[in-house]
Amino acid sequence: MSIVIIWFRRDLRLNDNVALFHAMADGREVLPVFIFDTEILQKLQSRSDARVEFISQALNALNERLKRRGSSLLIKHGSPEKVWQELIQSYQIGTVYANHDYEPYALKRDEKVGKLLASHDIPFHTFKDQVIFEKEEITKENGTPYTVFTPYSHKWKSRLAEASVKMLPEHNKGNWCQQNACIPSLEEIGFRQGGVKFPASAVQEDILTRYAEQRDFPALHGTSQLGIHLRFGTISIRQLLLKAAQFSPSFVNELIWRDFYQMILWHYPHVISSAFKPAYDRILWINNEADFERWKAGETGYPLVDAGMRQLAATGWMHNRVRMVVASFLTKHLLIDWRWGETWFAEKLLDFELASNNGGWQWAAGCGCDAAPYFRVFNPQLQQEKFDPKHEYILKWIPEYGLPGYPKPMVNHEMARARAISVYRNTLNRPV
DNA sequence: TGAAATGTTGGGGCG
DNA sequence: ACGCCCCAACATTTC
Repeated sequence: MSIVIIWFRRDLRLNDNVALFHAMADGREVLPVFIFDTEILQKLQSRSDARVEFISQALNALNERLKRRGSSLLIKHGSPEKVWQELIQSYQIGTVYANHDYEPYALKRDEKVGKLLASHDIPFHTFKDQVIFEKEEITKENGTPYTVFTPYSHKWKSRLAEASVKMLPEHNKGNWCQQNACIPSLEEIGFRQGGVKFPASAVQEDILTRYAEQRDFPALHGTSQLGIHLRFGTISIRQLLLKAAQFSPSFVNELIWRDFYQMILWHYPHVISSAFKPAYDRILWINNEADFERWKAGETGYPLVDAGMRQLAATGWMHNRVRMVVASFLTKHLLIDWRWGETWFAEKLLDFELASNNGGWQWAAGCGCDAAPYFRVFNPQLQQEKFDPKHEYILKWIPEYGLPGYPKPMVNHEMARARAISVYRNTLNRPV
């Protein structure tokens, strides 16, 4: 008698999980599998990467719930193709169920695994789960993709009205494989505990209710902090959308941005290594390494920039308003290539999401789709006065703020602004 | 999901 | 009552 496998990847939950729902509906015994992908883990800079720790915790939580059903997660460590070769040898696999994963690496991985499974006549069924609408569901009338957010969001909302998004019920015919597998510790897969505190996965209605008024003030707890849970699927996007639709139209907009950037990355994968607008690849960045180090360390002398960079280093998270300010500062004031900043965020952010991070950086640098115009330069001092007028956020992250030890601004704002505008303008006006 | 420069308007002081 | 200046407040344009 064959079994079916639910392959967990970035959907680490039992509730409202589309692939899992279909696996449970299959009728055969369901074996839950997770693979620690060595091809991804090898590339991580630190052996105490908090994201690996988060996954480890999420797997343990998942396993506790499975134990109550007499089952447990089967966790493998290796390259996915090799692991699947082993699984095919060890089990009589009827079908494999998984949710769509849209990043370029994941697409290649799933293509290879799909071919391997097909060569053993094992169907590989995959489903939409981590977005509300996939790339082909929101297009212009002629079928081409949107590259501007506002019309995209209008179409998205009209589709939503037709679609009636619902959460899936738990499948009561479920038939888990009864087993008691061991979960490897962090150390067993080559990592250490870092002791990071992760935000809760609960959707807080009071946060959503006040989101529009409070979201821009970094001293407040005004944002959801759910990015990491969306990244690893410890919360369902449908569950979050239903709450957002009920309590906060502006938060719904943020979820639309998420689908938008996923769609952009799919249609225009060149954005991973170059500007969405090719002309911006000709900008002659200054790329001063010492300046970059000061930005990373939070020692630019601009308090809001420094507070944000220190918050990122200390917690793996930065308030969204401040992300825009530090990104504008790096690209415009220091004229450092946006990809340097993107890479630093990718290394440090717990909620790092390739599509959103890339989209956000290209937006700030002015080179992306529907980007800020190049002459839109944030004034870090004014941003501070508007969004942290009482220096609450700044003092939290810069204890020496106002004292002699705090550095003077590393560049003069008026000079840097004029310089950025002129470098951009000269680049864009120069014939190719 | 800007900021700065420039333009316009209107009230008040004053001769 | 009137013209003139100043300047804040707001609006528009420009980068």
